[in-house]
Amino acid sequence: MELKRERVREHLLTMIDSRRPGDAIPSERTLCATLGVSRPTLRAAVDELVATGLLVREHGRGMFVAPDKITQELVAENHVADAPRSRGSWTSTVLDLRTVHAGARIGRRLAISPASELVHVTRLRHVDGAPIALEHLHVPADLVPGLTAADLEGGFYAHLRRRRGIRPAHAVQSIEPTVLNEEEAALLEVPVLSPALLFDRTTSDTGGRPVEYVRSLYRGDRYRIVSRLTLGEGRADPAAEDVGRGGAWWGTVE
Amino acid sequence: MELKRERVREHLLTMIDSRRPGDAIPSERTLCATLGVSRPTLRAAVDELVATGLLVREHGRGMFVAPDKITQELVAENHVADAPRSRGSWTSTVLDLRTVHAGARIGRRLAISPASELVHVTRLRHVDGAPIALEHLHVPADLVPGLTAADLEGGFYAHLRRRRGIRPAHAVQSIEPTVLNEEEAALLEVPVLSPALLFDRTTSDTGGRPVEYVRSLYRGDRYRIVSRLTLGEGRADPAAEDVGRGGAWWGTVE
DNA sequence: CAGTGGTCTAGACCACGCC
DNA sequence: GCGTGGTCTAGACCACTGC
Repeated sequence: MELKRERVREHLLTMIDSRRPGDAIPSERTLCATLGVSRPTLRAAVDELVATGLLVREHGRGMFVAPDKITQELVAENHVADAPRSRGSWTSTVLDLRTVHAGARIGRRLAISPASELVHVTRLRHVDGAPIALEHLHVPADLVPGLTAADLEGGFYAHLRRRRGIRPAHAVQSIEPTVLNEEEAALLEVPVLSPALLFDRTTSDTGGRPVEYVRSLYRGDRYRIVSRLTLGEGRADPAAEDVGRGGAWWGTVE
Repeated sequence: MELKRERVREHLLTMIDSRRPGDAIPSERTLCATLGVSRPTLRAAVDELVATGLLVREHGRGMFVAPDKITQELVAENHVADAPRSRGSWTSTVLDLRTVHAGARIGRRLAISPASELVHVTRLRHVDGAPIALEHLHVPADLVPGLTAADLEGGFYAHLRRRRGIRPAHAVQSIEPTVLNEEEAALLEVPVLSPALLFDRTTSDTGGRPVEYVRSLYRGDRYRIVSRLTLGEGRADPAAEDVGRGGAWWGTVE
């Protein structure tokens, strides 16, 4: 049997999709009547969407589709030196592998037509048997015809180099905090609304052609980024050295 | 008037403090009777503590103090090159500045006695007028006697160098996702349980002496870490180049 | 003033773990 | 069977917004 909260959430999500940021959505009491649920039930569903950043509530005014994020980006300026370390034995399980149409959002990321095909792989990553990350990998279908789950076992980059003659060269990645929805939380075996890190990465090959777009969710209770920073002295702008004001975030590791 | 949920949360927090990880706490119905609240109200308070990772629920068994975190640490191995960039005009407001005893946890971080004094500064940071981060700065009191809010205006590191003859040289920092409690959410002007990034940093001077311990919460809806990675080719272990398995996370920025 | 979200109650039924 | 958490209801009152 399906939970009422889920049904309400789906209804709200399609409602949000069909509107623009800032648009109002019906009042709580109206929605209760429309969907045939009590107010606490409706509010529980709305709570989740508010925490996820899709809806905003304004006391005495109403509920609205959240405005577009205005993000303060903090960029790391440093040279890559080597691969990072992590402990434990990593394994990964392919949950799904299918060819789909790119769509507008992902098409733009990969610089391909929204109508063109791409391979969408859903993977669950484990450390020492415990699920730690849920990964969505998107690759233009013409780059990897006939891709199978087995091809991913030795690492996708290795597969691209050895079997496809594609050399991933650089990537742009963003990291932001988020909370997990019902489905994600279930796969990662944590309670709903648990904190997580969202990694968003687009990788290009030596020719500058985008070869993959990856969205990964890492469990917040099992995952942490640790870095060791070296703070120089003779900077042009001493104020920039105050880490809290945008100082050196990344550095040499132990 | 105080919210019931807050009173319940405080009660639960002291209950958690007085127990050890894994210990059971009374059942929901028992707590309702003890605290004189209805079950949905109690559950709302518990939901918050579960999302924060302090309590775990087990269906049919009961509620327990959460076990200690087992964290998968991912370290960045690279050289610091320069300070990162961020846009907008940053300002900061000192909410509180007081001298307190270090206590066990922070004393250990700063390698000082739990009984010794330290200065605790609470700052709210803004970008273009909007609150974006809540920062708790802890400094051994004997390093900065007579510290005032004005001393922090040009940047704390600059103050240490110019007025105290202390040269911060390196730091160890961790970043993890979390959700904001009622108080933090109010200060940052976002809904409770909103996602945030928790920065935890200990900085030492050229002699290796810890000079500050900082805990900062950054709004997840306004803050994002962006980095550009360069993926080398001739690695010893090709599997390590698969970013998803622990590949190169940090790199040269545009 | 009417309509909105914010909070809270008392009680019901279900699903799961344990004895 | 019994106690646990998981879900849901119907309705109440308060606080805020806007006319």
